[in-house]
Amino acid sequence: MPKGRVTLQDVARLAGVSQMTVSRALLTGPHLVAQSTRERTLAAAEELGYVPDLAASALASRRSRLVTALISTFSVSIFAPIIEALDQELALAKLQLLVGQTSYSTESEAALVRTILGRKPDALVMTSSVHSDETKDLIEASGIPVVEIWDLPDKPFDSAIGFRNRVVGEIAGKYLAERHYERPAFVSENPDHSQKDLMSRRAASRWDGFSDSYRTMTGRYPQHFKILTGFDYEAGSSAIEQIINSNELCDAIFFDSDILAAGAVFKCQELGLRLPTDIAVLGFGGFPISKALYPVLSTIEVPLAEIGQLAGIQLKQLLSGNLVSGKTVEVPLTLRKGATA
Amino acid sequence: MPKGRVTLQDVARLAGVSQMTVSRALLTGPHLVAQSTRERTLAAAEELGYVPDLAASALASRRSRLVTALISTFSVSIFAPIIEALDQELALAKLQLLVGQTSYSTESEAALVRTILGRKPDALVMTSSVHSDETKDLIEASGIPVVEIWDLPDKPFDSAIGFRNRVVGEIAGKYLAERHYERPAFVSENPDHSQKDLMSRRAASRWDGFSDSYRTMTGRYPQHFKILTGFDYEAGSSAIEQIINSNELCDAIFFDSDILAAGAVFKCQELGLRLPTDIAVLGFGGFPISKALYPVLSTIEVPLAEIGQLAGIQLKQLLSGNLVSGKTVEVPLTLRKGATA
DNA sequence: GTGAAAGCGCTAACAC
DNA sequence: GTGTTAGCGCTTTCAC
Repeated sequence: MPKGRVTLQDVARLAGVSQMTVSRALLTGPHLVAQSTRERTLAAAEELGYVPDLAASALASRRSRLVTALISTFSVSIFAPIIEALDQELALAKLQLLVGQTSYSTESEAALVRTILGRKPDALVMTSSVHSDETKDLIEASGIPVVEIWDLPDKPFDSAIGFRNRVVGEIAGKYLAERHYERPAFVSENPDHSQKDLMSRRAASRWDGFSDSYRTMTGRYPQHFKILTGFDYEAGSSAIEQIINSNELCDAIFFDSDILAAGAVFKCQELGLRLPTDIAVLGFGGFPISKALYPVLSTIEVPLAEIGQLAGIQLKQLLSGNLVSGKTVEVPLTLRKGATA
Repeated sequence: MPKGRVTLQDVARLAGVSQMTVSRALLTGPHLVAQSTRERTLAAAEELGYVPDLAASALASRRSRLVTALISTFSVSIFAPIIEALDQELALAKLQLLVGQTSYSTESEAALVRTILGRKPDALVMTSSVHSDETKDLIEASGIPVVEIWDLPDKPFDSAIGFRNRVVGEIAGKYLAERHYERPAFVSENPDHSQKDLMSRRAASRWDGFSDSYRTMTGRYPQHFKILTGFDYEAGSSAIEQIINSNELCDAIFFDSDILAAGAVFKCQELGLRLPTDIAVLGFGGFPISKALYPVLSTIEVPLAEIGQLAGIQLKQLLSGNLVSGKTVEVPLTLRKGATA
């Protein structure tokens, strides 16, 4: 029995074969080894409790079998279902997902990314809109395949999977026009103070789609355009307060996040406003709360798990060399009518 | 300019020093190198865009600077704030968090854990109640320090940070007794079908605390004890339906998750039940929705971020050898009165 | 304060 | 099918 960690060497000795045979039988290519040898090897590994050292494997093979997802924070509701689906998909190919949180990190984003690139991930998954130039340069220099998820960027690094911000607005504007709301407002989340420009570009695209489609159908412009600084329930509540206090006429609000919309619904209940007659609320995302809420939230549903799964599938193709690069996939958005708009 | 990846070797050549000096200046110990040498080295690294290979570092030093968190799924609301705080704390010590999802994995849990241990993490963070014996053996054999979070296990691997299930129930029972509810019920979440025994042990402890404290104060037993199979809003809603349909008298329900409680509140609104007069609802967790909801949810607040932070701090101590082992920390639970009970 | 040599545990490339 | 050799890019150890 070997002392500290059990290595290939130890297994090889016990099985009476060479290190290389053990490596093949257990790790790189079981089919390259004769049945009987494989069995003996497996038995030896089992007996010793052998756990392969993936760091050594990564170093020797230049393949880490690690895929990194760069997210702003674990607490943003969109990530859980996407990451979950992505991880499941990657697990099928024995790829391990490493999640890196950029926003609330004490290091600068670039430093974090540098650390993460130091693990030599085989690929990167990230959202488009939240990265500094230094970060982008680092990523580009690394040459690692990138898949961007959520809203589709104007110029993707490489592959991208998600929806167009303009379409988000269009669906909302069209729906509110069809339902004959006369003075609809658009209220947008803003998850990141430090990235005002990029966030407002995202919000601007959504607003463009919203106002264009509403105007096309009604001949009139929507009424409001507010950017919030938060993205939690509280921000949605305070939007309702602001709109009520402003005395501006407004009969419907499109929030570009179900969390904001839910906060708004709670505040309406508190104020005794009836939905949708006093005010209508339309959300975005199709998060679990949109279905659970009473009244059920009208929302634009994003296929979250599908985004994660497609990202995983695309990654695997990129890594196996079956796909060269640069594929952009647009997933469908569907309006799901509830009782709030 | 070197061709592919830039290595220590390349930086050393450019700076006119040995590999070893670069390693010290950049990675292991800047203070061991003369000021001027360090500056030259840093400049050379910068110029070449050097990114250290952490896999090689891990192999040579036997320290991966990787901490693995084993969670059941990203979608369980308790994890986001805990993981977020943990990651922040670890980042301070240049430790990278690797999150592994056990539940919905296509591999068996043990296989996943084996893969993860193959990355040779310096430490493990996990919840106590969801692991197979094979998993436990693997972890024990690895000799890696473990910190268990959330509810405190009867016999911890090593360190543990969280609260006692019995206390959860006691606080709830005491509160409902104080508020003079006469027929309180306890409804428990059950996140994991495959672990019925362990989950029911958790639920049983909570129930024991609940019924004991209620009985001590009132001389009567609580009325119901239901285990749900889910842990989402829908499960909370259906609990309300079941209780109403059963025609049993019940004037208050303690749900051991705010998500269940919120689902219950929504269902009450739908049915036109007034809270807390027709029925009172008490939650557990202190999740964001408990504050946002109208009416505001009465709940037992768990210091989530504190758990994550303490776990991080304890890990760092374990890794630096300042702490030998086996410390259990109990965090405070506080009842936060809202308008539902 | 700095460097040379050896090796961490694995795999690529080639032999047989 | 299996074994041999030569590294992967770092850090350890020990010498200077």
